Amino acid sequence: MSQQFELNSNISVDCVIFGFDGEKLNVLLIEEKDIGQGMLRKRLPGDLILKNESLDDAADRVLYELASLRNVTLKQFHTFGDPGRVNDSKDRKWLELYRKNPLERVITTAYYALVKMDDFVPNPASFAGEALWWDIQDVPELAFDHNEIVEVALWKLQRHFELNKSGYELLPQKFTLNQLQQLHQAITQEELDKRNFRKKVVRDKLVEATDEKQDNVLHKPARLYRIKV
Amino acid sequence: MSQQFELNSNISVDCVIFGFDGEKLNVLLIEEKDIGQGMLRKRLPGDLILKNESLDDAADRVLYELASLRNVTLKQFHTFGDPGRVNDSKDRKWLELYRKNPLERVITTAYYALVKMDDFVPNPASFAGEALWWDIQDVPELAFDHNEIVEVALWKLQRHFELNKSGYELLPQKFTLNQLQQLHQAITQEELDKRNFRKKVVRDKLVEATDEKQDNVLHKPARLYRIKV
DNA sequence: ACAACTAAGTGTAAATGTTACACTTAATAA
DNA sequence: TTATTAAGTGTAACATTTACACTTAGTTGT
Repeated sequence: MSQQFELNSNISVDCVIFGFDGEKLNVLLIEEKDIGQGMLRKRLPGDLILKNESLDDAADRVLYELASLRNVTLKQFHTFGDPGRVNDSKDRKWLELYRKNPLERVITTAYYALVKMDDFVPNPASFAGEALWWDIQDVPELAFDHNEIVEVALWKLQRHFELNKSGYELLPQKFTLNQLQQLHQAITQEELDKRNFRKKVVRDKLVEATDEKQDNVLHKPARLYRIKV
Repeated sequence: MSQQFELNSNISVDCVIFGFDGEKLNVLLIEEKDIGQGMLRKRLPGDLILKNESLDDAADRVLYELASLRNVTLKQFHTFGDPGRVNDSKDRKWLELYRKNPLERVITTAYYALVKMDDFVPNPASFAGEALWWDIQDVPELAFDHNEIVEVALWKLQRHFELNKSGYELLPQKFTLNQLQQLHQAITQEELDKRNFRKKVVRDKLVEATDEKQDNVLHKPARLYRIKV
């Protein structure tokens, strides 16, 4: 292995990818193939960085390698570095299989991103098992300290979320005002009044109406809107 | 050297400590002793972490060792990991003197904190040279990528600053409303109306009046206030 | 065709928060 | 006593936020 592609043995990146299905927030998890010993593990997409790679580049690369996702705007939000973070007994065997120095403390710099679930076709690299969306309210036990990483990511998202920017990354190109409101509520965890919400997005000129409507719904179809540039 | 106190050769922490002098924001810099070759360098307090130490603990330790500051609430805000960040020619000699592997890429997790300048008695550990307050508007060229780190820290401070919490860490125990307003303005970089500002802090019950006043001023003395618990 | 069902869509008034703005007061120094 | 300096104070216009209930446009089943 040339120096250029050598791994840095104690620094990794992990990605928390959020998607919205019209109703609830979801997070992208990797489910590893059974690597023997009954070790079906779920974890965040992430890996060790390369010797000559920046953290940001590593995050982009890893997300592409593990989930075939490209051109996603990743935001670094925290670095997890406790000496015990990869020492749990549940992780020991995996480390022995995949790491040169299974006992070495690894610090990880974590990123999050928002993506339209429509855009993501689960198509994981073969060695990694499957990439899947999970309801954020119902995340199973994950490898290492990945549950904590997801929690912190969600907390940051809630605090930094603003409708007029990031929010649209999570919606399809055309959406109903109700979907937009649901998204807002799924992230901030507050109930909003329908009329007041609509007044606000109109006043702030965040969206514009298209001339299309929903169809195949069993009630009055909602008008579709798009992001206003 | 026992394993416990061994250095981790490629991970460091750096601290950006903000203080307020009643008028302007300042940042704490270490000015190293001349280590030969005319190398008078200014930099942030920071160092490599120990093998068995969390990032948070390392930041606390380093700030105590280099600036004798203890019990400061440090907030992690970003990790800098570009492969080139310690490769500038201005830094090469220093690295050769102090680092086992001067060419190795070091990533650094950066923290910031707000402290009352009153509380800080410059009293640096002898080997490090002097610790000094510098006007944030007038920071000189620093070692490594420390200028960038200061900029990012300031940017984060501006965005996360809220009067009712963090702000008071920067003021003496008793202060005038004008000092409080100046602090707010120094951080956010916006001008505020005196009357509206005072109305707001009273309405929000952020402060309470003491029965003391300024003295030795050549005008009507201002009433002193304290933080309301 | 019409009745039942479902979610879409719409307006107004009260309360609260934000902004802009200028004169009087209490201290010190000469 | 006067000059100088920053402290301290109120009000009206405007913008934003909140609370709240009925009508409309489709689909489904009879």
